[in-house]
Amino acid sequence: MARAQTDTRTRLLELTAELFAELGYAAVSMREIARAAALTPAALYRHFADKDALYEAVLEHVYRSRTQALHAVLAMDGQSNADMLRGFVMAFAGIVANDKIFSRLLHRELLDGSAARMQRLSTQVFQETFDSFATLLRALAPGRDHHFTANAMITIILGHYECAVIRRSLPGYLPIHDSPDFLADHVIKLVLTGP
Amino acid sequence: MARAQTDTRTRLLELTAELFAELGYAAVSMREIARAAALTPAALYRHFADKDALYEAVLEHVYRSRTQALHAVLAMDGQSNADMLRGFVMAFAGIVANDKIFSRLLHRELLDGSAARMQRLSTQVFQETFDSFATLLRALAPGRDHHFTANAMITIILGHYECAVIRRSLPGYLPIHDSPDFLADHVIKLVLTGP
DNA sequence: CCTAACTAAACGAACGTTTAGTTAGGTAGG
DNA sequence: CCTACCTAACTAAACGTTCGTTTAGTTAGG
Repeated sequence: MARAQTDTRTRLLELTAELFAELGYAAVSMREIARAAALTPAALYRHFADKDALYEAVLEHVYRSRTQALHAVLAMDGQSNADMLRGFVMAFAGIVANDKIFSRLLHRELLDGSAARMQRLSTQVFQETFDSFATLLRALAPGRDHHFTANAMITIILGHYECAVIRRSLPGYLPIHDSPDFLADHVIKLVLTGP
Repeated sequence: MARAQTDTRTRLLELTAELFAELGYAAVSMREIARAAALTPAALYRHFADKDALYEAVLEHVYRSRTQALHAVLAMDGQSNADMLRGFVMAFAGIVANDKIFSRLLHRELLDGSAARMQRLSTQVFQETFDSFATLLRALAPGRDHHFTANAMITIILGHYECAVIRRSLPGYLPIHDSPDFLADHVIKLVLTGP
């Protein structure tokens, strides 16, 4: 029965991640989570100490599972710096574009995360991404402020999809703008064109 | 006594904006709002039909009051396009950097706003800003996709302060990065350097 | 037969909201 | 000038609901 524990736990984490991402911590009740899992509210407390612990576990689970794709891209060797930058921007854009659970939880944490949770967000999600961008930019755009530029790339990608619903109603919008490929192309063009 | 009504109403709007911006809609109770206003919960219902109407009124109030500074910059004539762009980026960056109530409510709406509220966000907050950027970019950077580039400028500025707490813990950070002047300089440099 | 995983039921607290009554400032009639 | 009254702005108290959580008991696989 030890197997059922981890099964239920993982199932709860994924199912709860969706609820928290969609509605936010305060707007999701333990009863709602239990209903979604076809369980009794009390059963949740077999797997998590309280609502806070459940939320923390959800963040841990989502961060770990979602940044693996990025780390895989990072680990690729034997490419030119330009290719690595492009592959990396596309991977990050793809995750942000397609994984609403990840990106919404991330934006929620940026709004409401405690200092301790921001620290985890920083090290577990952004540290490696940021270092990669900065290192590549040092080689590819030597005249720029790497810290600022790497940040700008990340925030353009995050904001591009955060503001998607508004962007689509502004003049000049084309559906192609939503594609991670288009975004990657233009972000790189923006950052790499010399003075 | 008609005066007391609008006084209390405005006071409630500003005080409640702070609470909603800080904690989010679901995490703020009517009792908490009443306590902050030194009123009874029931008194709130003299001024607003229910919690939703209060939140809507807060958004309306904040959007109207905060975008006036931007519109003033937009109305300035007799400047070069480059000066206008710079003044405009700085004004937007200044608001986003200094007015946490505005920027946090904005990010919350981007996460949780209904279709109707997103429409208001689009027209009341972003439409004019976006048009100005796009128009200026058409003259200053003719080779670019204006829609994408204008959006990129807005999202860099929004994301720069949204991610500030993470940015400060990443290698290469300097306090100067937080200044709207620095941000404006680098955003313009990023966008205006030709191929 | 033990233990892990659950259910049924309930706890007190807090929630949004309503009802009934109170207060205070403006206004009209004498 | 005074008084009687009206209404807007409030308070005190309670409504029923939902919240997070706990307790006690049940079930089923090793």
